[in-house]
Amino acid sequence: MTVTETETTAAGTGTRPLCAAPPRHPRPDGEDRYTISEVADLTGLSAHTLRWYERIGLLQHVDRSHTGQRRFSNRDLDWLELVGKLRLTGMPVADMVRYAELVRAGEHTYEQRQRLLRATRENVLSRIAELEETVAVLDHKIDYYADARRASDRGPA
Amino acid sequence: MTVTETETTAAGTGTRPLCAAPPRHPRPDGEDRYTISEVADLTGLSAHTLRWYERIGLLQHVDRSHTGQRRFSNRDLDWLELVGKLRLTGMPVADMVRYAELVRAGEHTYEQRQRLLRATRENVLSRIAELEETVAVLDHKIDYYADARRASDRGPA
DNA sequence: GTCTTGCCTGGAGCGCACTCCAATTCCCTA
DNA sequence: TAGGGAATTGGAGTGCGCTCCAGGCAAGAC
Repeated sequence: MTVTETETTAAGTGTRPLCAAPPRHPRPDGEDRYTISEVADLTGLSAHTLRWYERIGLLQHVDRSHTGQRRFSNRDLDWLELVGKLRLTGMPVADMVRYAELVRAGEHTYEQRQRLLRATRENVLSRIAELEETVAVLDHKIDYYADARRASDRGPA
Repeated sequence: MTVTETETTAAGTGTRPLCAAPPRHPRPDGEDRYTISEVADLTGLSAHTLRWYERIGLLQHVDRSHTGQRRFSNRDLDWLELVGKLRLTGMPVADMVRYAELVRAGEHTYEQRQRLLRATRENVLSRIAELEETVAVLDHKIDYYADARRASDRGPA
């Protein structure tokens, strides 16, 4: 299901000069100062949630304009993308905050970060396994209903 | 962690005569009157949660002893197993209640039930796809940290 | 008999992840 | 320079899925 992905990202998402990788971000580095509502649109998170993320430390202190309004960077966008992925693994926000703290703490936390990611990876794999089991159960039931309906279409015995 | 699962369920979870499928339930039909705490142990749900499930209609009215205590049946156990599976797909309890209502409503809801299950199946598949994407991202990061650590083990350039 | 254990009920409380509010300030366009 | 939409803040509120509590009944062990 994720099979087509590499191709899709590599090729033809639109009309773009050959060999130019699609830009990772809507604006190039150096001009990357997004308002909160832009980021809300880009990430699907609400502005409220973005502020809240910053308050709880899930988002590094976001840069501000001279009047105090948030200006998000491409790095913030990358981070939010990762957060988004982790979020849909069901990782609690508190754990993500812990990871964010490690990132902020500097390079000497590489080992801890790696361990955390490895553990998460294992969790995700077992969730996938559970979900696959669930699909099997669903298929089983769907088939059951299909049979039952076929039988009753021909009229009860 | 759950990696060995398929094998484990297929073979040798214990010492059982060849060719005898492991019993689907701890007690044979006809003797299936489990107390709430037995069911709690079997399902991993708390007694509170079981009572709550019944109250909100996620569990059909459970049979009672002459003194009013709940006595769960093998069917209840089966249903709870399905509920458990659906729960870890992230399906909201309210949706499961709706399905339960269809089941209670009788055979003429087969089609609706099937539709509901099919929709759920699709959801689960896309969740699996998302999780696989996430694993890819995690792998990517884990590799990154591995490289970085190897580099710094040899001392910074 | 009384003690302990397990179960019953309705209703309150909790933790998580947002989500919204009110009052105020800022930015942009005309 | 006026007006309207977008941003700021701290703090309160919401919805979900439990989770716990108080007060009480029933049955087996001593």
